[in-house]
Amino acid sequence: MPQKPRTNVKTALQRTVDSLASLTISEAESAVMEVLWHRQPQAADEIVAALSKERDWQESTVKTLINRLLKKGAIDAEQDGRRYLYHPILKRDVWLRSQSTNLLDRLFGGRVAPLVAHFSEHRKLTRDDIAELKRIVAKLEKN
Amino acid sequence: MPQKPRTNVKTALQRTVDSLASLTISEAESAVMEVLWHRQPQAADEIVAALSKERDWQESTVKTLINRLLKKGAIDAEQDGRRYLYHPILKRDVWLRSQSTNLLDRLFGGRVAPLVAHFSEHRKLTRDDIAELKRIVAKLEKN
DNA sequence: ATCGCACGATTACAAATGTAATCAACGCGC
DNA sequence: GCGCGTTGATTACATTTGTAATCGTGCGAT
Repeated sequence: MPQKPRTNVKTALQRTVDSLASLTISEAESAVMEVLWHRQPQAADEIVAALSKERDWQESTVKTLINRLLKKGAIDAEQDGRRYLYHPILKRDVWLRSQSTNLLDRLFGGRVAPLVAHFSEHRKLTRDDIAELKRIVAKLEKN
Repeated sequence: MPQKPRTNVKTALQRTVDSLASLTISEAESAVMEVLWHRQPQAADEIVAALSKERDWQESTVKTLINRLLKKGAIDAEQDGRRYLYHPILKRDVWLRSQSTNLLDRLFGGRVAPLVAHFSEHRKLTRDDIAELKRIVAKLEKN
């Protein structure tokens, strides 16, 4: 029995990944994402409450940001009675990577070492940081 | 003989540093800065030429960016006959630090180690990168 | 059945940003 | 001396972002 013809799954997935990777989240929007990454799903008023601790935003400001994120496809909404519960679609991981890769590429030629060197010169690295780095490097060497 | 009364130099310097640190340079503007950081001073047409290799910008676009940087105080201009030669005022170092500190603070709780860990999971670190990191860590430990 | 309120949706608006075209002045070659 | 081209200055305009206010609608209490 011939398999059902199907569009190439890999390609479709890749499209999704690409579109998520290229999703551009503004600074303000990322604050909303962080709240949802921390706990999900959450209703609008919960998000507002969570954000009220760090940002001096009106409720409607947060609503706007939620809507922009919906439009961008970074989050989605599940109906829950009269209201919605919001889930992140964009994964924090993916976003983190794109953000840091972007910075590294633009400022440090894509290499991690120069960034670390930069901080070792300009920013106090604590004893703990150094120990942690040592651990990481040791582990990397083993593989 | 009493010293000439003077305004507090330290404070004035600090003001300057602060203002430079808080200077906000857009992505497009930073491309112009990179050109000037690479070689300085340069005339507008040299900057245009240098940028033509990486960006598909019209001459007037670059001129606009140069003007915005002047207005922001990130660069200055020295007259040279009929034209100007531009110098960076904002130091690459300072900018680099502010950019990377910002990213680290927002995404990794201000710690370098988690960023490195992130890359060690998600991005191939080459043998060389690892060796380099090891060197850096070793040197850090010595102090 | 009605009124108010809780929520999401729509509209608002200034500033920053990306990307240019056009204007104006002035020195150089003819 | 004069027109032209080079170069900086001014103006333009759409989009994104920050930050809200207002609108519309349907559920729940009375």
